[in-house]
Amino acid sequence: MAKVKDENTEEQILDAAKHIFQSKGMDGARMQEIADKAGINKAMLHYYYRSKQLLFEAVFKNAFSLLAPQLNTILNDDSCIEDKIKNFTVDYTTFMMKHPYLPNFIIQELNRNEDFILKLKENTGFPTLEKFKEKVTDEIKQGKIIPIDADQLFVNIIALNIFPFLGKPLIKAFTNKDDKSYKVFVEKRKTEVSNFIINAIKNT
Amino acid sequence: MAKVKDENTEEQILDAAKHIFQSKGMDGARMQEIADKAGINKAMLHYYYRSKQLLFEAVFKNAFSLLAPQLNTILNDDSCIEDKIKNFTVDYTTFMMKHPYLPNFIIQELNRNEDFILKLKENTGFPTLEKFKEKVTDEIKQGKIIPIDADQLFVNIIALNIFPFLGKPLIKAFTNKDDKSYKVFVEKRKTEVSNFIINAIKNT
DNA sequence: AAATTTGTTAACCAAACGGTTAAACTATAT
DNA sequence: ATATAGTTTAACCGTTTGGTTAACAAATTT
Repeated sequence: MAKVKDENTEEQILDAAKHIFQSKGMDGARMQEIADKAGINKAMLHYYYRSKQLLFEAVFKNAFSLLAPQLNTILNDDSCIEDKIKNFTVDYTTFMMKHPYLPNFIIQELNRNEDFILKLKENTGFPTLEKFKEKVTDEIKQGKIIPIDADQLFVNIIALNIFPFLGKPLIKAFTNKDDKSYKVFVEKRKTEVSNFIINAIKNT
Repeated sequence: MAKVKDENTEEQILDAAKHIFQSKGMDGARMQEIADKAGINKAMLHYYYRSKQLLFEAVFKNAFSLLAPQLNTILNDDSCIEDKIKNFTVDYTTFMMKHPYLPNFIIQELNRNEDFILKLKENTGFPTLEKFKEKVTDEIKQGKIIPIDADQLFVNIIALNIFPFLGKPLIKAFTNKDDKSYKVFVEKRKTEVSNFIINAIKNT
C-alpha cells in the first residue's frame, strides 16, 4: 500500500505507475489501480501528470533510458568484438534478471505504437551502431572474424540475449522447466550465448 | 466492411476478431470494433461466442495452432541437425513474413496470462523436444557438432528466427531501415541465420 | 497573522464498455 | 399455410473508465 511518507508524491506515483504499466501494459492498466498502489487519491495522478497518456510516456521514457545504456557495452567501448560480446552478454543478462518485465514492456508498447520510437530517436543519447560497424569492418579485414554484415551480427547478439526474457512462458512450456530451473537456465546463458556467438564468427 | 455474403457469420466474426486482437491485444480490442469489421451487429458476437474472453480464446488457439506445426521442421523430422536448421530457418521466416502479427500476439498474450499455456499443453499436438534432444545427443557422440545443451540450442534457434518479428520497431530504429529495406534484411536472414548457427555448432 | 499558492481529497460526470433483451426476420419442417 | 427453430437487429442496462470539480488543508509569501 502506501510507501514511506518522506518520499515525494510525484515519485510515488511514477513508481506505482511503473509497476502497473510494466506488468499490464498501457491498455490493461487502470488509473485507479495505480492510485491505490501509490496510496493516494486518483485525482493526484492528473494533478501531476495530466493524463494517462502522459503518465505512461513518463514511465516508458524512464524504462527506455534504462535499457539504452546497457547497449553501450557492445556499441561504444573500445575492446575487441570478442570482449564486447562476452561483456555484453554477462552485463545484459544480469541486468535483465533484476528487471524481467522491462524487455517485454518495451517491445510490446513499441509494437502497439510504432511512431513512439521516433520521439525517442530525437533525444540525445539514442544508441548508434556506427562505431560498432567500424570495429566489425576492421576485424574482418584483420581476419579475426569471418565476413558478416554488422547489422545482422548486432541483431543476432541482441536476439540471443533478449529472447529468453520475452519468450519465458513459451520456453518454459517447451522445455518443461519451472521458475527455479528456468533461472538456472538463463544464468548458464551468460557464458553459453557468448561462446555460441564467438564460435559462429571467429576465424579459425 | 462486410465480407462476401456466402461466408458464414461465425467465420466472419472469427476473421475480424483475429485482425483486431492480433493488432491490439486482448485489452486493447473492442467488441464494437470487431463487430464493425465483420459488418454485423455486436450482439452476434455474443450469440456465437458468448463472451469477449471466449472469442479471444478461439482466436488465440487458432493462432497457436498455426505456429506449433512450424516447429515440426526442427523437432520431428528425420534429417540431420544441419538440415533441420537450414529448413526451419527458411520455412519459419517465409511463414512469418506472411503473418507478421502472429509472433508478437502470442508472446504478448502468454506474458499477460502465464496460466494460459497450461491449457494448450493439455492438447494433443503440443510440440515436444524429445526427438530433437536425441538427435543432438547422437550428433555430438558422432562428433558432427560440438557439445551443447539441446535446450540452449533450441532457444538459440528460435530466438534468432523469431526476434526480428518481435523487435521490428526497435531494430528498424537502431539500424536506420525503412519498411522496404527491413524486408530485404529479414529475407537475407533466411540463409544468414542458418549459416550463423551451423558455424557455431559444427565440429571442424 | 493575513493572504496566497500548492497539495490533497471526496464526490461527481459523461463516455465507453461488455453484455442482455425482446422483438423481428428468415429458413426449415410439419 | 402454419408452426417452429435458428438468426439478426436496435435499443437498452449496469458498471467501469479517464477525467473534472469544488471545497478543504497545508505550506509559503507578504
